[in-house]
Amino acid sequence: MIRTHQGGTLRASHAGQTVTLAGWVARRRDHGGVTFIDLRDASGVVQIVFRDQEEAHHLRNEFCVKVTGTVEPRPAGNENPELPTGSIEVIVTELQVLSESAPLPFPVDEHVTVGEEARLRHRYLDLRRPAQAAAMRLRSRANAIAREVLGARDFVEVETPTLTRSTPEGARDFLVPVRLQPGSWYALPQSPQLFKQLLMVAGLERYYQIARCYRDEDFRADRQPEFTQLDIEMSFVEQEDVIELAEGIVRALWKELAGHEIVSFPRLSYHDAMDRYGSDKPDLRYGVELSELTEYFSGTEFRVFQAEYVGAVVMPGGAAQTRKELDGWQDWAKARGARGLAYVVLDAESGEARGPVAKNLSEAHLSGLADAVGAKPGDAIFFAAGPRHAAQELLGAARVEIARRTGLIDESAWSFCWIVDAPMFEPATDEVGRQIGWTSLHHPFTSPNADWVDNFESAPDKALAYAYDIVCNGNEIGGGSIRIHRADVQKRVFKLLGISDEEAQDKFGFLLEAFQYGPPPHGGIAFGWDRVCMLLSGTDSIRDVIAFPKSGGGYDPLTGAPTPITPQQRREAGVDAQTPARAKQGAGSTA
RNA sequence: GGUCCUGUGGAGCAGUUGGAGUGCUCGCCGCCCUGUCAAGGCGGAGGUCGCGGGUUCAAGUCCCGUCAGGACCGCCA
Repeated sequence: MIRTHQGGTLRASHAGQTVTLAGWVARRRDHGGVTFIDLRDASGVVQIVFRDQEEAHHLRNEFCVKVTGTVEPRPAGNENPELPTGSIEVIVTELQVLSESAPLPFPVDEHVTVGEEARLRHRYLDLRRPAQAAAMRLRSRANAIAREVLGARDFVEVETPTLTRSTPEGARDFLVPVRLQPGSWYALPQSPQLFKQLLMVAGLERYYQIARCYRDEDFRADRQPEFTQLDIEMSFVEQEDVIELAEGIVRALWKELAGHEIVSFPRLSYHDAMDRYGSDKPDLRYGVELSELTEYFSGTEFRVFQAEYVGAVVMPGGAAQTRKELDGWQDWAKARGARGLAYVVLDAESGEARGPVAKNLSEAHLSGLADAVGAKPGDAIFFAAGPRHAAQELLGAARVEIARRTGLIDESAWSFCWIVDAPMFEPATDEVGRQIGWTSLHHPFTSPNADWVDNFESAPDKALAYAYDIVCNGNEIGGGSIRIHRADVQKRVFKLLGISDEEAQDKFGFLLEAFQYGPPPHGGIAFGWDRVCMLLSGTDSIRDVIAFPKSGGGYDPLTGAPTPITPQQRREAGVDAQTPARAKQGAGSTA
């Protein structure tokens, strides 16, 4: 080792020792005759002191240096209680510049805000900043905690292929050309879903993997084209067993990394969550629940409210908004594809209902409205009417926006819940919104629950699944299901989904074939690991917990990827080869 | 695919009604400075106002197009 200590670990107890440190110049305070340098290494920062040493004047920020000196208590009155090392300093006797730094593209400084593009372009400098480095370290500990919990329960960590066959999930695949078979392509896995089920058939019984997944979809703040799941699958279990395990992992993570003991994981059915919060991932840190008014407004003359569903959400104090602010909500709703957001404000003094919608409603409907939705004078009431699901989603989005605008969110709070009893299917619609069939809400291997396993065809819109999502502060952090292990049930599900035998064989014949050989009942869960780490680290973006994230459009500002390929690469990869007439089927089955 | 926002020295920003590349904080370079800790003082360098076109006597500013980044909708089981 070229150093004897890590600078950030030095304390008063080291006083008198001669130490050799190595690190980076974080900041310099040059007083002429005496120069202070904050020396940063992975352990933190320590002040080193030069006295009448010419070479100190040539040091610049982010030079990499090695120093030898004596640890001394700081002169009385000069301690810095802000720093763990603030009671001591190192008086330098020997300096070696290990490498110099060019002028920096941005300040490597906790206090400076830097644009994300510049940070990602020079991510290696960004990661020198303690807060960014801390996020990397936290993620590493989260991985370790997950492995510890799962290892203690006899789970087997298995790596599954990343060069594989296009899988039946909903997203677009990333494709990889195959030089040895021109015209044939691998797909990168959207998740290890099928492999982990095969591992259950294989009798491993308990599998997990911190798995990279790839989906070629458009970006969002919390989406990357490659992301990580903590992927888990178990045999001979029921929904309760998976939930119990998942809670154990989440409890351990939040206890050790957030210092938070989770009291309980309340459960909401999917339909309750939609009815009360207008979301399948409700943020329970605040109330502001939805009210259903379909019955209440039955018989109304107001055409807009003659709908399948009418609901409302209350904005506390919302009556104080200006006309401009209330109009702003219309734009907000239109940006979500709604026609608008009807509202009524209750006069702060009289409680009288006012607003454009009020004059369309009868005296009776107006007078009972406040009680029906739990509003008080001075509040605003927003309405949505139309197809149940869409209207509830709009109100749910309004609920989140209300909480944000009125400061109802306790940023220091943690709220967890399970969303259970998810529907098996949702209507599949064409471009103009006509229903053309059914599609899986989760995926086609999700098992109907005991009530529906024999008759889900009779009411596909009502059938419920053994599917569960875990939600933290309005973020879905994990989801899973009990899988279908009976061939007859699987066949019936495919039939309802309009997936022909031929298509099923073509897409995942290898899984169906495996299921001919005594598959065990099994189920599992996958955590969105980037999101979990984001929440634990208190950052706003999953990019903060990814070492080298991509920016919009899948561009990597650091490497410049993706790049064009040369004509030679193109020829070798076989990108332009004719597609073979028939793709080879896995596992010997034919399409 | 759609809507909106933002592009101004190395970084982060401001820039009024269209009137000189104007300003702020940080960084950078030089000098001064022996107790600072986001040190301080003095001086200095550094600009294709994203790019292209248009309107105008005059464009960072207005208009059109385009590129890049961001947010949201669609999409992502």
